[in-house]
Amino acid sequence: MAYRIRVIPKKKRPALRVTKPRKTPYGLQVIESCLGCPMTKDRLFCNLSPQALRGLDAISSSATYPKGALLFVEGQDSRGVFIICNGQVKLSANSADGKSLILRIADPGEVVGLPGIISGRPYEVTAEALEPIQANFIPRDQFLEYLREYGEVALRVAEILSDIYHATYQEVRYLGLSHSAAEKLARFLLDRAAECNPSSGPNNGPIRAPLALTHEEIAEMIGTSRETVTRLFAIFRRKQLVELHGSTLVITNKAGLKEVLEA
Amino acid sequence: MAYRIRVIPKKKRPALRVTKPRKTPYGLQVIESCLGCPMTKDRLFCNLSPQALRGLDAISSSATYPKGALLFVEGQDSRGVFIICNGQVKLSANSADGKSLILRIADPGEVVGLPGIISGRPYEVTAEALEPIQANFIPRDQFLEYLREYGEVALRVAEILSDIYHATYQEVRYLGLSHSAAEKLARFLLDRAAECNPSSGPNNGPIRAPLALTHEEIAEMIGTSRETVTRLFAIFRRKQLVELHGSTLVITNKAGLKEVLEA
DNA sequence: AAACCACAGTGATGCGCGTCACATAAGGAT
DNA sequence: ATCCTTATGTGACGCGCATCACTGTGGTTT
Repeated sequence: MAYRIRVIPKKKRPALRVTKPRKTPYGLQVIESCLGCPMTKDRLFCNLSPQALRGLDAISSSATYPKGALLFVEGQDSRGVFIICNGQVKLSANSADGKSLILRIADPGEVVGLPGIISGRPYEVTAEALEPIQANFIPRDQFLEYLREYGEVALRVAEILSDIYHATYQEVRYLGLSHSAAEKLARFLLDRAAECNPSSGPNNGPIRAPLALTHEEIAEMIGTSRETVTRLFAIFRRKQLVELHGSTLVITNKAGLKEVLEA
Repeated sequence: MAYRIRVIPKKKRPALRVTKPRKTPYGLQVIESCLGCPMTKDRLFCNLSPQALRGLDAISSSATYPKGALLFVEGQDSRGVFIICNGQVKLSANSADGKSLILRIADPGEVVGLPGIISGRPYEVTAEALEPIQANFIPRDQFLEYLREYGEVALRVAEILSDIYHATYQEVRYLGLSHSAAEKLARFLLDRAAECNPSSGPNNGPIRAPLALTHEEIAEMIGTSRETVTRLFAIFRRKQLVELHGSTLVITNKAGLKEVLEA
Protein backbone atom coordinates (compact mmCIF):
# COMPACT_ATOMS: atom_id res chain seq x y z
CA MET A 1 0.00 0.00 0.00
CA ALA A 2 1.21 3.43 -0.87
CA TYR A 3 -0.29 5.10 2.13
CA ARG A 4 -0.34 4.28 5.75
CA ILE A 5 -1.82 5.73 8.83
CA ARG A 6 0.42 5.49 11.80
CA VAL A 7 -0.99 7.70 14.42
CA ILE A 8 1.68 7.02 16.98
CA PRO A 9 4.98 6.01 15.54
CA LYS A 10 7.29 5.95 18.54
CA LYS A 11 5.65 5.66 21.88
CA LYS A 12 2.40 3.85 21.48
CA ARG A 13 -0.65 5.14 23.22
CA PRO A 14 -1.81 3.18 26.21
CA ALA A 15 -4.46 0.59 25.60
CA LEU A 16 -8.08 1.40 26.15
CA ARG A 17 -8.68 -1.63 28.26
CA VAL A 18 -7.00 -2.03 31.55
CA THR A 19 -4.27 -4.47 30.71
CA LYS A 20 -0.71 -4.17 31.74
CA PRO A 21 0.86 -0.94 32.84
CA ARG A 22 3.20 0.66 30.40
CA LYS A 23 6.44 2.21 31.37
CA THR A 24 6.25 5.56 33.01
CA PRO A 25 6.86 7.96 30.17
CA TYR A 26 8.58 10.51 32.31
CA GLY A 27 9.94 10.63 35.81
CA LEU A 28 7.15 10.73 38.32
CA GLN A 29 8.27 13.01 41.05
CA VAL A 30 6.15 12.90 44.14
CA ILE A 31 4.95 16.30 45.16
CA GLU A 32 3.50 16.58 48.60
CA SER A 33 2.28 20.11 48.49
CA CYS A 34 -0.28 21.54 46.18
CA LEU A 35 1.66 24.76 46.24
CA GLY A 36 4.64 22.92 44.91
CA CYS A 37 2.80 21.59 41.91
CA PRO A 38 3.67 24.00 39.14
CA MET A 39 0.60 23.12 37.16
CA THR A 40 -1.70 24.11 39.94
CA LYS A 41 -0.30 27.56 40.05
CA ASP A 42 0.00 27.99 36.36
CA ARG A 43 -3.22 26.62 35.07
CA LEU A 44 -5.86 25.88 37.58
CA PHE A 45 -5.92 28.46 40.28
CA CYS A 46 -3.85 31.11 38.70
CA ASN A 47 -3.85 34.58 40.11
CA LEU A 48 -5.24 33.52 43.41
CA SER A 49 -4.21 35.29 46.55
CA PRO A 50 -1.44 33.63 48.58
CA GLN A 51 -3.90 32.99 51.37
CA ALA A 52 -6.26 31.17 49.05
CA LEU A 53 -3.41 29.05 47.73
CA ARG A 54 -2.33 28.18 51.23
CA GLY A 55 -5.88 27.26 52.09
CA LEU A 56 -6.01 24.99 49.10
CA ASP A 57 -2.76 23.41 50.10
CA ALA A 58 -4.02 22.73 53.60
CA ILE A 59 -6.96 20.59 52.51
CA SER A 60 -5.46 18.70 49.59
CA SER A 61 -3.49 15.52 49.80
CA SER A 62 -1.32 14.15 47.06
CA ALA A 63 -1.41 10.58 45.85
CA THR A 64 -0.27 8.52 42.91
CA TYR A 65 -2.30 6.08 40.89
CA PRO A 66 -1.14 3.40 38.50
CA LYS A 67 -2.17 3.27 34.88
CA GLY A 68 -5.70 2.02 34.53
CA ALA A 69 -6.69 3.12 38.01
CA LEU A 70 -10.20 4.41 38.33
CA LEU A 71 -10.31 7.63 40.31
CA PHE A 72 -14.04 7.23 40.45
CA VAL A 73 -16.83 5.44 38.66
CA GLU A 74 -20.10 6.85 37.45
CA GLY A 75 -22.92 6.40 39.89
CA GLN A 76 -20.56 6.44 42.85
CA ASP A 77 -21.21 9.01 45.54
CA SER A 78 -19.05 12.08 45.14
CA ARG A 79 -16.19 11.93 47.60
CA GLY A 80 -14.16 14.89 46.43
CA VAL A 81 -12.29 16.47 43.57
CA PHE A 82 -9.00 15.52 41.99
CA ILE A 83 -6.49 17.99 40.66
CA ILE A 84 -4.22 16.30 38.17
CA CYS A 85 -0.54 17.10 38.62
CA ASN A 86 0.88 14.63 36.22
CA GLY A 87 -0.42 12.39 33.49
CA GLN A 88 -3.69 12.13 31.63
CA VAL A 89 -7.10 11.05 32.82
CA LYS A 90 -9.84 9.78 30.55
CA LEU A 91 -13.36 10.81 31.41
CA SER A 92 -15.95 8.56 29.86
CA ALA A 93 -19.58 7.61 30.04
CA ASN A 94 -20.33 3.91 29.98
CA SER A 95 -23.51 2.05 29.36
CA ALA A 96 -24.43 -1.27 30.87
CA ASP A 97 -23.68 -3.19 27.68
CA GLY A 98 -20.09 -2.07 27.54
CA LYS A 99 -20.49 0.76 25.09
CA SER A 100 -18.38 3.68 26.07
CA LEU A 101 -18.12 7.30 25.08
CA ILE A 102 -15.09 9.42 25.77
CA LEU A 103 -16.07 12.85 26.94
CA ARG A 104 -12.75 14.43 27.68
CA ILE A 105 -9.10 13.73 28.22
CA ALA A 106 -8.01 15.77 31.21
CA ASP A 107 -4.44 17.01 31.17
CA PRO A 108 -2.23 18.08 34.06
CA GLY A 109 -3.62 21.10 35.84
CA GLU A 110 -7.21 20.20 35.21
CA VAL A 111 -9.80 19.27 37.79
CA VAL A 112 -11.97 16.20 37.57
CA GLY A 113 -15.02 15.36 39.58
CA LEU A 114 -16.05 18.96 40.03
CA PRO A 115 -19.69 18.90 38.91
CA GLY A 116 -20.52 16.04 41.21
CA ILE A 117 -19.05 17.89 44.17
CA ILE A 118 -20.83 21.14 43.53
CA SER A 119 -24.21 19.67 42.73
CA GLY A 120 -24.13 16.97 45.40
CA ARG A 121 -25.04 14.38 42.81
CA PRO A 122 -23.06 11.18 42.37
CA TYR A 123 -20.20 11.20 39.92
CA GLU A 124 -21.64 11.19 36.44
CA VAL A 125 -18.62 9.93 34.56
CA THR A 126 -15.83 7.45 35.05
CA ALA A 127 -12.30 8.76 35.46
CA GLU A 128 -9.51 6.42 34.44
CA ALA A 129 -5.79 7.09 34.57
CA LEU A 130 -4.33 6.64 31.11
CA GLU A 131 -0.85 6.68 32.58
CA PRO A 132 0.58 6.49 36.03
CA ILE A 133 -0.62 9.77 37.43
CA GLN A 134 -0.20 11.97 40.41
CA ALA A 135 -3.15 13.94 41.66
CA ASN A 136 -4.23 16.01 44.61
CA PHE A 137 -7.40 14.95 46.29
CA ILE A 138 -9.68 17.29 48.17
CA PRO A 139 -12.59 15.85 50.15
CA ARG A 140 -15.98 17.22 49.34
CA ASP A 141 -16.90 18.87 52.61
CA GLN A 142 -13.57 20.58 53.01
CA PHE A 143 -13.63 21.79 49.45
CA LEU A 144 -17.08 23.29 49.82
CA GLU A 145 -16.08 24.92 53.07
CA TYR A 146 -13.02 26.32 51.34
CA LEU A 147 -15.13 27.71 48.52
CA ARG A 148 -17.44 29.42 50.95
CA GLU A 149 -14.47 31.08 52.56
CA TYR A 150 -12.75 32.21 49.37
CA GLY A 151 -15.19 33.76 46.97
CA GLU A 152 -12.50 34.32 44.37
CA VAL A 153 -11.98 30.59 44.13
CA ALA A 154 -15.69 29.98 43.77
CA LEU A 155 -15.66 32.24 40.76
CA ARG A 156 -12.72 30.37 39.33
CA VAL A 157 -14.59 27.12 39.90
CA ALA A 158 -17.50 28.55 37.98
CA GLU A 159 -15.15 29.23 35.08
CA ILE A 160 -13.88 25.69 35.14
CA LEU A 161 -17.41 24.38 35.16
CA SER A 162 -18.11 26.53 32.14
CA ASP A 163 -15.19 24.93 30.37
CA ILE A 164 -16.39 21.46 31.24
CA TYR A 165 -19.83 22.37 30.04
CA HIS A 166 -18.37 23.67 26.82
CA ALA A 167 -16.55 20.44 26.14
CA THR A 168 -19.69 18.46 26.84
CA TYR A 169 -21.69 20.73 24.61
CA GLN A 170 -19.25 20.12 21.78
CA GLU A 171 -19.89 16.46 22.26
CA VAL A 172 -23.60 17.06 21.94
CA ARG A 173 -23.02 18.85 18.67
CA TYR A 174 -20.95 15.99 17.29
CA LEU A 175 -23.54 13.46 18.21
CA GLY A 176 -26.72 15.33 17.56
CA LEU A 177 -26.27 17.77 14.75
CA SER A 178 -24.66 15.50 12.23
CA HIS A 179 -26.29 13.71 9.37
CA SER A 180 -23.37 11.42 8.81
CA ALA A 181 -20.28 10.05 10.46
CA ALA A 182 -18.18 11.99 7.96
CA GLU A 183 -19.68 15.17 9.31
CA LYS A 184 -18.89 14.18 12.87
CA LEU A 185 -15.30 13.45 12.10
CA ALA A 186 -14.84 16.63 10.08
CA ARG A 187 -16.34 18.66 12.89
CA PHE A 188 -14.12 16.92 15.39
CA LEU A 189 -10.96 17.55 13.41
CA LEU A 190 -11.85 21.18 12.80
CA ASP A 191 -12.52 21.72 16.48
CA ARG A 192 -9.21 20.16 17.32
CA ALA A 193 -7.47 22.47 14.92
CA ALA A 194 -9.34 25.49 16.22
CA GLU A 195 -8.36 24.71 19.80
CA CYS A 196 -4.72 24.31 18.97
CA ASN A 197 -4.52 27.21 16.53
CA PRO A 198 -6.63 29.91 18.09
CA SER A 199 -4.71 32.53 16.15
CA SER A 200 -5.54 31.29 12.70
CA GLY A 201 -8.54 33.03 11.27
CA PRO A 202 -9.95 32.18 7.86
CA ASN A 203 -6.57 31.32 6.52
CA ASN A 204 -5.99 28.62 3.97
CA GLY A 205 -2.56 27.27 4.80
CA PRO A 206 -2.13 23.87 6.34
CA ILE A 207 -3.10 23.67 9.99
CA ARG A 208 -1.31 21.37 12.39
CA ALA A 209 -2.66 19.85 15.54
CA PRO A 210 -1.53 16.98 17.72
CA LEU A 211 -3.80 13.97 17.54
CA ALA A 212 -2.49 11.35 19.89
CA LEU A 213 -5.56 9.18 19.66
CA THR A 214 -6.21 5.82 18.11
CA HIS A 215 -9.02 5.36 15.65
CA GLU A 216 -10.82 3.48 18.36
CA GLU A 217 -10.62 6.43 20.71
CA ILE A 218 -11.72 8.89 18.07
CA ALA A 219 -14.64 6.62 17.34
CA GLU A 220 -15.58 6.68 21.01
CA MET A 221 -15.36 10.44 21.06
CA ILE A 222 -17.62 11.07 18.10
CA GLY A 223 -19.91 8.11 18.62
CA THR A 224 -19.22 5.89 15.64
CA SER A 225 -17.43 2.62 15.08
CA ARG A 226 -13.71 2.14 14.73
CA GLU A 227 -14.01 0.83 11.20
CA THR A 228 -15.93 3.88 10.10
CA VAL A 229 -13.21 6.17 11.42
CA THR A 230 -10.60 4.20 9.50
CA ARG A 231 -12.62 4.35 6.31
CA LEU A 232 -13.32 8.05 6.68
CA PHE A 233 -9.67 8.88 7.22
CA ALA A 234 -8.91 7.02 4.02
CA ILE A 235 -11.53 9.04 2.18
CA PHE A 236 -10.37 12.34 3.64
CA ARG A 237 -6.82 11.50 2.67
CA ARG A 238 -7.85 10.55 -0.83
CA LYS A 239 -9.64 13.87 -1.14
CA GLN A 240 -6.50 15.67 0.00
CA LEU A 241 -8.30 17.14 2.97
CA VAL A 242 -6.02 15.91 5.72
CA GLU A 243 -2.68 14.24 6.21
CA LEU A 244 -1.33 12.35 9.14
CA HIS A 245 2.34 12.58 10.01
CA GLY A 246 3.05 10.54 13.04
CA SER A 247 0.76 11.82 15.75
CA THR A 248 0.32 15.15 14.02
CA LEU A 249 -2.81 15.94 12.14
CA VAL A 250 -2.38 18.28 9.22
CA ILE A 251 -5.43 19.84 7.69
CA THR A 252 -4.36 20.63 4.16
CA ASN A 253 -7.73 21.81 2.90
CA LYS A 254 -9.73 23.47 5.63
CA ALA A 255 -12.39 24.77 3.27
CA GLY A 256 -12.84 21.34 1.80
CA LEU A 257 -13.25 19.85 5.22
CA LYS A 258 -15.87 22.45 6.04
CA GLU A 259 -17.79 21.49 2.96
CA VAL A 260 -18.25 18.06 4.46
CA LEU A 261 -20.25 19.69 7.24
CA GLU A 262 -22.74 21.10 4.79
CA ALA A 263 -23.05 18.08 2.55
CA MET B 1 -58.97 3.71 16.22
CA ALA B 2 -59.12 2.29 19.68
CA TYR B 3 -56.23 4.33 21.00
CA ARG B 4 -55.20 7.88 20.64
CA ILE B 5 -52.33 9.96 21.71
CA ARG B 6 -53.31 13.44 22.63
CA VAL B 7 -50.41 14.93 24.40
CA ILE B 8 -52.04 18.27 24.98
CA PRO B 9 -55.79 18.16 25.13
CA LYS B 10 -56.75 21.63 26.30
CA LYS B 11 -54.19 24.30 25.78
CA LYS B 12 -52.04 23.38 22.89
CA ARG B 13 -48.34 23.83 23.13
CA PRO B 14 -46.85 26.73 21.22
CA ALA B 15 -45.53 26.00 17.79
CA LEU B 16 -41.92 25.26 17.19
CA ARG B 17 -41.65 27.69 14.36
CA VAL B 18 -42.03 31.36 14.90
CA THR B 19 -45.50 31.97 13.57
CA LYS B 20 -48.13 34.01 15.23
CA PRO B 21 -48.17 34.73 18.94
CA ARG B 22 -50.65 32.79 20.91
CA LYS B 23 -52.71 34.22 23.64
CA THR B 24 -51.00 34.86 26.89
CA PRO B 25 -51.86 31.81 28.93
CA TYR B 26 -51.86 33.64 32.20
CA GLY B 27 -51.80 37.24 33.24
CA LEU B 28 -48.39 38.74 32.62
CA GLN B 29 -47.78 41.11 35.45
CA VAL B 30 -44.86 43.38 34.93
CA ILE B 31 -42.41 43.22 37.78
CA GLU B 32 -39.85 45.94 37.90
CA SER B 33 -37.74 44.67 40.71
CA CYS B 34 -35.83 41.47 40.85
CA LEU B 35 -36.57 41.33 44.54
CA GLY B 36 -40.23 41.37 43.75
CA CYS B 37 -40.05 38.37 41.51
CA PRO B 38 -41.09 35.48 43.72
CA MET B 39 -39.31 32.95 41.56
CA THR B 40 -36.01 34.64 42.01
CA LYS B 41 -36.22 34.35 45.72
CA ASP B 42 -37.63 30.90 45.77
CA ARG B 43 -35.62 29.07 43.24
CA LEU B 44 -32.60 30.80 41.90
CA PHE B 45 -30.85 32.73 44.58
CA CYS B 46 -32.48 31.26 47.58
CA ASN B 47 -30.95 31.75 50.99
CA LEU B 48 -28.85 34.66 49.90
CA SER B 49 -28.15 37.46 52.28
CA PRO B 50 -30.39 40.53 51.97
CA GLN B 51 -27.40 42.55 50.82
CA ALA B 52 -26.66 40.13 48.03
CA LEU B 53 -30.26 40.23 46.92
CA ARG B 54 -30.25 44.00 46.92
CA GLY B 55 -27.06 43.97 44.90
CA LEU B 56 -28.67 41.68 42.40
CA ASP B 57 -31.65 43.92 42.20
CA ALA B 58 -29.51 46.95 41.53
CA ILE B 59 -27.91 45.59 38.40
CA SER B 60 -30.81 43.75 36.82
CA SER B 61 -33.46 45.25 34.60
CA SER B 62 -36.74 43.62 33.79
CA ALA B 63 -38.13 43.28 30.31
CA THR B 64 -40.80 41.36 28.46
CA TYR B 65 -40.41 39.46 25.24
CA PRO B 66 -43.08 38.18 22.88
CA LYS B 67 -43.46 34.55 21.96
CA GLY B 68 -40.82 33.50 19.50
CA ALA B 69 -38.40 36.19 20.59
CA LEU B 70 -34.76 35.17 20.58
CA LEU B 71 -33.04 36.24 23.76
CA PHE B 72 -29.78 35.39 22.08
CA VAL B 73 -28.45 33.33 19.22
CA GLU B 74 -25.55 30.94 19.23
CA GLY B 75 -22.33 32.50 18.09
CA GLN B 76 -23.37 35.92 19.31
CA ASP B 77 -21.09 37.63 21.81
CA SER B 78 -22.24 37.19 25.37
CA ARG B 79 -23.97 40.34 26.53
CA GLY B 80 -25.32 39.14 29.83
CA VAL B 81 -27.54 36.66 31.64
CA PHE B 82 -31.29 36.38 31.74
CA ILE B 83 -33.26 35.30 34.76
CA ILE B 84 -36.64 34.04 33.71
CA CYS B 85 -39.51 35.33 35.79
CA ASN B 86 -42.35 34.09 33.74
CA GLY B 87 -42.80 31.67 30.88
CA GLN B 88 -40.60 29.07 29.26
CA VAL B 89 -37.48 29.43 27.18
CA LYS B 90 -36.22 26.83 24.76
CA LEU B 91 -32.47 26.38 24.57
CA SER B 92 -31.38 24.70 21.38
CA ALA B 93 -28.38 24.04 19.22
CA ASN B 94 -28.81 24.61 15.53
CA SER B 95 -26.75 23.57 12.59
CA ALA B 96 -26.37 25.47 9.37
CA ASP B 97 -28.72 23.19 7.47
CA GLY B 98 -31.64 23.84 9.77
CA LYS B 99 -31.32 20.78 11.94
CA SER B 100 -31.99 21.63 15.52
CA LEU B 101 -31.50 19.94 18.86
CA ILE B 102 -33.34 20.97 21.99
CA LEU B 103 -31.03 20.97 24.97
CA ARG B 104 -33.25 22.25 27.69
CA ILE B 105 -36.52 23.98 28.41
CA ALA B 106 -35.84 26.60 31.04
CA ASP B 107 -38.66 27.30 33.46
CA PRO B 108 -39.32 30.38 35.57
CA GLY B 109 -36.58 30.94 38.09
CA GLU B 110 -33.86 29.52 35.91
CA VAL B 111 -30.93 31.37 34.44
CA VAL B 112 -29.98 31.25 30.80
CA GLY B 113 -26.80 32.42 29.15
CA LEU B 114 -24.68 31.72 32.18
CA PRO B 115 -21.85 29.63 30.71
CA GLY B 116 -21.13 32.19 28.04
CA ILE B 117 -20.88 34.94 30.62
CA ILE B 118 -18.56 33.07 32.93
CA SER B 119 -16.27 31.70 30.28
CA GLY B 120 -16.19 34.81 28.13
CA ARG B 121 -17.06 32.75 25.09
CA PRO B 122 -19.91 33.65 22.76
CA TYR B 123 -23.31 32.21 23.52
CA GLU B 124 -23.25 28.55 22.59
CA VAL B 125 -26.97 27.98 22.26
CA THR B 126 -30.01 29.80 21.02
CA ALA B 127 -32.62 30.92 23.53
CA GLU B 128 -36.15 31.32 22.23
CA ALA B 129 -39.21 32.34 24.18
CA LEU B 130 -41.84 29.66 23.87
CA GLU B 131 -44.43 32.00 25.32
CA PRO B 132 -44.57 35.68 26.07
CA ILE B 133 -42.03 35.89 28.84
CA GLN B 134 -40.71 38.27 31.39
CA ALA B 135 -37.07 38.14 32.32
CA ASN B 136 -34.47 40.08 34.20
CA PHE B 137 -31.36 40.96 32.28
CA ILE B 138 -27.98 41.52 33.87
CA PRO B 139 -25.12 42.84 31.73
CA ARG B 140 -22.00 40.77 31.70
CA ASP B 141 -19.54 43.16 33.30
CA GLN B 142 -21.85 44.11 36.11
CA PHE B 143 -22.70 40.52 36.78
CA LEU B 144 -19.06 39.51 37.01
CA GLU B 145 -18.33 42.44 39.25
CA TYR B 146 -21.24 41.41 41.42
CA LEU B 147 -19.95 37.85 41.63
CA ARG B 148 -16.55 39.03 42.70
CA GLU B 149 -18.14 41.02 45.47
CA TYR B 150 -20.45 38.31 46.74
CA GLY B 151 -18.67 35.02 47.03
CA GLU B 152 -21.80 33.26 48.21
CA VAL B 153 -23.44 34.03 44.89
CA ALA B 154 -20.44 32.76 42.98
CA LEU B 155 -20.86 29.45 44.72
CA ARG B 156 -24.54 29.41 43.85
CA VAL B 157 -23.60 30.14 40.25
CA ALA B 158 -21.29 27.17 40.32
CA GLU B 159 -24.19 25.03 41.44
CA ILE B 160 -26.34 26.27 38.60
CA LEU B 161 -23.57 25.55 36.14
CA SER B 162 -23.39 22.04 37.53
CA ASP B 163 -27.07 21.62 36.86
CA ILE B 164 -26.71 22.89 33.33
CA TYR B 165 -23.81 20.56 32.82
CA HIS B 166 -25.86 17.70 34.15
CA ALA B 167 -28.65 18.36 31.70
CA THR B 168 -26.19 18.54 28.84
CA TYR B 169 -24.54 15.36 29.97
CA GLN B 170 -27.87 13.59 29.93
CA GLU B 171 -28.20 14.72 26.35
CA VAL B 172 -24.84 13.17 25.57
CA ARG B 173 -26.00 9.91 27.04
CA TYR B 174 -29.16 9.89 24.95
CA LEU B 175 -27.27 10.59 21.81
CA GLY B 176 -24.12 8.61 22.31
CA LEU B 177 -24.80 5.56 24.41
CA SER B 178 -27.78 4.23 22.54
CA HIS B 179 -27.88 1.52 19.96
CA SER B 180 -31.34 2.41 18.83
CA ALA B 181 -33.92 5.14 18.90
CA ALA B 182 -36.07 2.99 21.15
CA GLU B 183 -33.29 3.06 23.71
CA LYS B 184 -33.04 6.82 23.50
CA LEU B 185 -36.72 7.31 24.05
CA ALA B 186 -36.86 4.83 26.91
CA ARG B 187 -33.93 6.53 28.58
CA PHE B 188 -35.53 9.90 28.08
CA LEU B 189 -38.83 8.81 29.60
CA LEU B 190 -37.15 7.15 32.53
CA ASP B 191 -35.09 10.24 33.22
CA ARG B 192 -38.22 12.34 33.10
CA ALA B 193 -39.88 10.07 35.57
CA ALA B 194 -36.85 10.04 37.83
CA GLU B 195 -36.69 13.82 37.90
CA CYS B 196 -40.33 14.21 38.78
CA ASN B 197 -40.49 11.33 41.23
CA PRO B 198 -37.25 11.56 43.16
CA SER B 199 -38.83 9.70 46.04
CA SER B 200 -39.68 6.55 44.15
CA GLY B 201 -36.97 3.96 44.49
CA PRO B 202 -37.16 0.58 42.80
CA ASN B 203 -40.93 0.48 43.08
CA ASN B 204 -43.15 -1.10 40.51
CA GLY B 205 -46.31 0.96 40.60
CA PRO B 206 -47.19 3.34 37.81
CA ILE B 207 -45.12 6.49 37.70
CA ARG B 208 -46.56 9.76 36.53
CA ALA B 209 -44.72 12.65 35.00
CA PRO B 210 -45.83 15.67 33.03
CA LEU B 211 -44.84 15.55 29.40
CA ALA B 212 -45.97 18.75 27.74
CA LEU B 213 -43.98 18.13 24.58
CA THR B 214 -44.98 17.28 21.07
CA HIS B 215 -43.49 14.30 19.31
CA GLU B 216 -41.54 16.74 17.22
CA GLU B 217 -39.97 18.30 20.30
CA ILE B 218 -39.19 14.96 21.86
CA ALA B 219 -37.54 13.96 18.61
CA GLU B 220 -35.39 17.06 18.74
CA MET B 221 -34.44 16.31 22.31
CA ILE B 222 -33.29 12.77 21.72
CA GLY B 223 -31.96 13.27 18.22
CA THR B 224 -34.30 11.22 16.06
CA SER B 225 -37.08 11.98 13.63
CA ARG B 226 -40.64 12.85 14.50
CA GLU B 227 -42.05 9.79 12.77
CA THR B 228 -39.79 7.52 14.76
CA VAL B 229 -41.04 8.98 18.02
CA THR B 230 -44.62 8.42 16.93
CA ARG B 231 -43.91 4.85 15.96
CA LEU B 232 -42.03 4.13 19.16
CA PHE B 233 -44.80 5.50 21.33
CA ALA B 234 -47.19 3.19 19.51
CA ILE B 235 -44.90 0.24 20.18
CA PHE B 236 -44.41 1.15 23.83
CA ARG B 237 -48.13 1.47 24.25
CA ARG B 238 -48.74 -1.85 22.58
CA LYS B 239 -46.25 -3.44 24.94
CA GLN B 240 -48.07 -1.91 27.91
CA LEU B 241 -44.98 -0.01 28.95
CA VAL B 242 -46.42 3.48 28.98
CA GLU B 243 -49.72 5.29 28.73
CA LEU B 244 -50.46 8.85 27.83
CA HIS B 245 -53.33 10.64 29.49
CA GLY B 246 -53.52 14.15 28.23
CA SER B 247 -50.16 15.71 28.89
CA THR B 248 -49.35 13.20 31.59
CA LEU B 249 -46.98 10.38 30.94
CA VAL B 250 -47.68 7.23 32.91
CA ILE B 251 -45.03 4.57 33.04
CA THR B 252 -46.96 1.41 33.73
CA ASN B 253 -44.08 -1.00 33.45
CA LYS B 254 -40.84 0.57 34.57
CA ALA B 255 -38.94 -2.69 34.51
CA GLY B 256 -40.09 -3.39 30.99
CA LEU B 257 -38.97 0.03 29.89
CA LYS B 258 -35.59 -0.58 31.42
CA GLU B 259 -35.26 -3.77 29.45
CA VAL B 260 -35.38 -1.70 26.29
CA LEU B 261 -32.13 -0.09 27.41
CA GLU B 262 -30.37 -3.40 27.50
CA ALA B 263 -31.81 -4.87 24.34
C1' DA C 1 13.93 -16.71 16.46
C1' DA C 2 8.59 -17.31 17.36
C1' DA C 3 4.52 -15.81 19.63
C1' DC C 4 1.60 -12.31 20.85
C1' DC C 5 -0.86 -8.08 20.86
C1' DA C 6 -2.72 -3.64 19.54
C1' DC C 7 -4.03 -1.10 15.52
C1' DA C 8 -5.10 -0.19 10.95
C1' DG C 9 -7.34 -1.48 6.76
C1' DT C 10 -11.10 -3.71 3.83
C1' DG C 11 -14.94 -6.52 2.01
C1' DA C 12 -19.65 -8.48 2.73
C1' DT C 13 -24.01 -8.25 4.89
C1' DG C 14 -28.10 -6.61 6.92
C1' DC C 15 -31.30 -3.62 9.12
C1' DG C 16 -32.42 0.60 11.58
C1' DC C 17 -34.32 4.65 10.79
C1' DG C 18 -34.39 8.98 8.07
C1' DT C 19 -37.05 10.64 4.46
C1' DC C 20 -40.95 11.25 1.49
C1' DA C 21 -45.65 10.96 0.91
C1' DC C 22 -50.27 10.97 2.48
C1' DA C 23 -54.24 10.32 5.65
C1' DT C 24 -56.75 11.62 9.73
C1' DA C 25 -58.07 14.34 13.80
C1' DA C 26 -58.71 18.58 16.40
C1' DG C 27 -58.87 23.33 17.09
C1' DG C 28 -58.91 28.20 15.81
C1' DA C 29 -60.17 31.79 12.72
C1' DT C 30 -63.38 33.94 9.66
C1' DA D 1 -70.64 26.30 8.30
C1' DT D 2 -65.50 26.20 5.65
C1' DC D 3 -60.63 26.79 5.62
C1' DC D 4 -56.16 26.64 7.68
C1' DT D 5 -52.83 25.02 10.78
C1' DT D 6 -50.75 21.80 13.85
C1' DA D 7 -50.10 17.24 15.43
C1' DT D 8 -50.40 12.37 15.06
C1' DG D 9 -50.46 8.03 12.55
C1' DT D 10 -48.64 4.74 8.77
C1' DG D 11 -46.76 2.75 4.63
C1' DA D 12 -42.79 2.31 1.30
C1' DC D 13 -38.14 2.88 0.04
C1' DG D 14 -33.31 3.02 0.39
C1' DC D 15 -28.98 4.71 2.12
C1' DG D 16 -25.60 4.71 5.89
C1' DC D 17 -23.16 2.53 8.95
C1' DA D 18 -22.74 -1.02 12.65
C1' DT D 19 -21.23 -5.48 12.73
C1' DC D 20 -18.63 -9.53 11.60
C1' DA D 21 -14.74 -11.55 9.83
C1' DC D 22 -10.83 -11.31 8.10
C1' DT D 23 -5.65 -9.72 6.64
C1' DG D 24 -1.49 -7.05 7.25
C1' DT D 25 1.99 -4.68 10.08
C1' DG D 26 4.84 -2.96 13.57
C1' DG D 27 6.18 -3.39 18.42
C1' DT D 28 6.88 -6.01 22.49
C1' DT D 29 7.65 -10.13 24.94
C1' DT D 30 9.67 -14.63 25.82
